[in-house]
Amino acid sequence: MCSSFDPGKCPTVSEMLSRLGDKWTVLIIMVLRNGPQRFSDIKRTVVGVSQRMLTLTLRALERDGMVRRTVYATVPPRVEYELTELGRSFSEPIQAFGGWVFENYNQIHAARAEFDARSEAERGNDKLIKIG
Amino acid sequence: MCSSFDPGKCPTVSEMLSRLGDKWTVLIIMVLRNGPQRFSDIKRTVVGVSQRMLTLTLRALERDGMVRRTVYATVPPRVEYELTELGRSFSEPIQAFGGWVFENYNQIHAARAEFDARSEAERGNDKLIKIG
DNA sequence: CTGGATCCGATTCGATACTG
DNA sequence: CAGTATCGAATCGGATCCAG
Repeated sequence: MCSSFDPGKCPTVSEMLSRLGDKWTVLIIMVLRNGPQRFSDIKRTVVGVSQRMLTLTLRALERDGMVRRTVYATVPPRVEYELTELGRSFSEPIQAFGGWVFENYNQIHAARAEFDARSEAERGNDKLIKIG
Repeated sequence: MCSSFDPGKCPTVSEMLSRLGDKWTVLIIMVLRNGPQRFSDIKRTVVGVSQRMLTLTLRALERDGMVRRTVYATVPPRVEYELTELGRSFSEPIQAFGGWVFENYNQIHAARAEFDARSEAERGNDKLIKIG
């Protein structure tokens, strides 16, 4: 058990944070919010994901209890993935975070533009100094 | 501008998510919540961070408008970092996420234990089948 | 003290080929 | 259809050295 939710004190928190950071986890969770999906459906919906990464990501989510995997003994095989209750709950703070970024989109990009302009200017000054 | 906060439709959202995923950003933000800090203070507090990564992470946060960097023209130089209003606001959904993990810590670890036991059992069965 | 530059090992991930 | 196995390219990050 961890003493607090400080990522520095709770490895699990930082693990889950880096989960969020990988390219596919969040996308897949969002897709699964629409209900159970087959492997190939997810692959089709999450544009650009490779078979390998889809498998690995789903496995990790399954291991953490976020996703339930159901195999139907048909031929060809049919495997369905769906969010567990835990997984659905997990998706809430993620949505909240996405919402925050969306709301503050303009401020972030304004800050970047200003920072980049400033850097550009400094490089320009350096040039002048060196030339002069 | 993005059409929604779906990471698939808004590159900025996925950028910020992968920020969370890197090893240091969240730790540094949490440290800065305690007020302005000097470079070496942060380095001392965030155990294990290299000079390089601290610099890079702070630069990225500064560029996004989360952190303000103030240089005092003393010798030796003194540089202070502090959260901006945007940065402080940014830390809220992060805290919320950390809180969620903390609250659901037990469920996550229970799921992992079960998953690992199951995998272990399957490997065991495979062995028996192969041997038998 | 702050932080830029470089080198290099480790990890990540996509592409490809193969299996039940 | 739903994976597993393997390989190579790219990226990441720590260690080290240097500078204002």
